[in-house]
Amino acid sequence: MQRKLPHSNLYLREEELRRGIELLYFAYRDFTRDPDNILADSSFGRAHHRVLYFVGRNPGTTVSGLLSLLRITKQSLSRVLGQLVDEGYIDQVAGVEDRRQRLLHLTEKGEAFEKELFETQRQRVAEAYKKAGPEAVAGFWEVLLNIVNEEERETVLKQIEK
Amino acid sequence: MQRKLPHSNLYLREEELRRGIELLYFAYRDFTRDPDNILADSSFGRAHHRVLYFVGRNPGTTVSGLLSLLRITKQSLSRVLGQLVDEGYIDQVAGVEDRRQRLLHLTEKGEAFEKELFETQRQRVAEAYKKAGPEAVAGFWEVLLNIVNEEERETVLKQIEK
DNA sequence: CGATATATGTCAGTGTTATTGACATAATAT
DNA sequence: ATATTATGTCAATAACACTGACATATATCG
Repeated sequence: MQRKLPHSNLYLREEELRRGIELLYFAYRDFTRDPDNILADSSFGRAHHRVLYFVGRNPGTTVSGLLSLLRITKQSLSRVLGQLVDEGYIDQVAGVEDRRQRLLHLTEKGEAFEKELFETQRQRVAEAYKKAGPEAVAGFWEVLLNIVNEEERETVLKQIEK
Repeated sequence: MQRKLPHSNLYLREEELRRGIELLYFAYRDFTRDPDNILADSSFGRAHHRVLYFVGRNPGTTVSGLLSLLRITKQSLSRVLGQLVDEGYIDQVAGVEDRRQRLLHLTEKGEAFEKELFETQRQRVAEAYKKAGPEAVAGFWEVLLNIVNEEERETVLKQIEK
């Protein structure tokens, strides 16, 4: 008597789905560890890193721009951003067209710190890319993008193709 | 006069490294959103989900097994695990060979809840896999595994090949 | 047997990130 | 003039994780 296979599409069996879930957990955990270690010696945390990162990547972005990119609340961002501004890592400039806006830029100090934090992740990701090769990397991007919420996918695409 | 390209390995330029970093952030953010929404109606949070998940995947595991898999402290786990045991989602049985050990298992209630939480992520990941195709999925696994700390890679491999 | 190590549990304090809700101000748009 | 938008701020709360210290039961080693 023949046993039925769990699923015809082998890469869609529960086993393969759990593998993705677990790898995502472990990779993300280790991916954040390096910058977290550096941050531990500062007065900042992971949230500050994210703000530094995305302000660095989107110079001149506004508070609401950050809010919709990061999907956190204004009150959460406010504390973190306020500290970064107070300590001279981020500059706020009133917008020219709309003077209610605060256009955000990294200061030199902010750029230097972002660079230091980025360097640890750059090395880790570059190493992983190198080991896996360009085709694997393309698949990596493809799957990750499809894991992102459909409504967010356009925003994310705009961000990563900058 | 010819301009030198930023890097000969096109997939290793800063742009491509930042793409991976950003996709990892956005994908992880959305990947945790579905279970978080379900958990919001319970007295549990993301940490409880992780414990449910890994106990479900490793029935009979011990407290220290979980600790070294999740890389959190005993005190952190204690609160979360204690609540799950108190509310009847996880059973503890004294080990037969070593009676100091507490072997952990999901109860029926725990299994049902884990299943409900898993289902949301299963759908998201299955959808992403389907859209990207098997080769992309293989690349996705490969890169993620290489992002994991080298010292942890064996533990992770053991886990995902279960 | 006695000393040491291991597995687990617990208490107390702290820090970071995030949330909700309410309210305030300045500038822009209708 | 009024409404909306962009930003800021105050207060309270919750989840998660950490460190350090100490306790108990069991196992193992000499």
